[in-house]
Amino acid sequence: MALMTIGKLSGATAVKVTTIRYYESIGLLDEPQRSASGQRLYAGDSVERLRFIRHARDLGFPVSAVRELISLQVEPGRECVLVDQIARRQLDEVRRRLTQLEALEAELKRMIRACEGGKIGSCSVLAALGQHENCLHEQHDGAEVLAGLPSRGA
Amino acid sequence: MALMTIGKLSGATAVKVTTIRYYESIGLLDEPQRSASGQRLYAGDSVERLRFIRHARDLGFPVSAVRELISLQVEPGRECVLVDQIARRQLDEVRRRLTQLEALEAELKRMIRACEGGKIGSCSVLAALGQHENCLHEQHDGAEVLAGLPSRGA
DNA sequence: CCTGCAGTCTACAGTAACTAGAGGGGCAAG
DNA sequence: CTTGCCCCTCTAGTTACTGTAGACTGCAGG
Repeated sequence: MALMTIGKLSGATAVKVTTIRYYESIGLLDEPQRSASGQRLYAGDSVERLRFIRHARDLGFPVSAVRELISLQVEPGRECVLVDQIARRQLDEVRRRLTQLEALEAELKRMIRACEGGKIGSCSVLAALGQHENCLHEQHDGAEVLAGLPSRGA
Repeated sequence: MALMTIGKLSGATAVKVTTIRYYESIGLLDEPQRSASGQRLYAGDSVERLRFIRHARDLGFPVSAVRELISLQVEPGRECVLVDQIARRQLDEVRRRLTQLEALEAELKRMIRACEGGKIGSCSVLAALGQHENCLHEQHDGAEVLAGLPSRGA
């Protein structure tokens, strides 16, 4: 099993075919060989490479960070500290988001507790939404915390 | 202070001018009056309305949900239960994300602990990224959990 | 009255990280 | 040889905005 088509690679890595092509287009994956008819043919190590990318993405590293990590892999001899820094930056982000999500959870719970049947006129969920400038508004930046909620993938 | 320009409204709500226009364009905000020269002029209650939208967004409600909530406000007499449902849906989302973020936090911490100086060759962060199909990959859907990390606003 | 500058207007393009679809060609089995 | 799945490129759509260009308005100082 020397070479595989994009579909096999997709199956082996659980990364969608279109996503693989996308990664290639943005330079995260090298351009593979092509068959005579133009189909992409991947060597076995592409599986590892793609899994690396996918796992880093799953961990929330933005593509730019993944790119950095790849370049660190490619040109070794640099300090592990750089990798560490990227990971720490990511951890900080994750923690920031955790904190905000916890606040949101608390507020949503409070809202729901307050809303126990009854008509809109007295619905405190809507009232709660109207008020509360104090709660999360110092940094009116919280929107992106949850932007993109609708889950699209499988 | 009967009518205010878009800049005043922006100042009063901490929502950017461009975002206000955007909300109008997608129908979240009604079209306001215009001055003779075409500038938007908002009445005082726009402040509350916009704050409502902003706060709902800060709580992570997608725009579609905010739209629902607004329509519930506009045509009262409906059951508070509907509002409650929207809030619960949102709470479920928040909890799902919390769980995933906690897993990510744990893994990042583990990675960083393992990486204590040393050269790339032996850097276990990179190694950790390459392996670990087991950890978060059942649902290869984790990517969006953290998509959009780079904070843009301020 | 003129000048300058901040504020406003529209419209379009760009962002992140993909996903989906159109419209076509390729390849192995029956 | 046809069926059916796989592959190709290219374009456009998604979410919730943000940024830019190029023009106009409104107000204060001199």
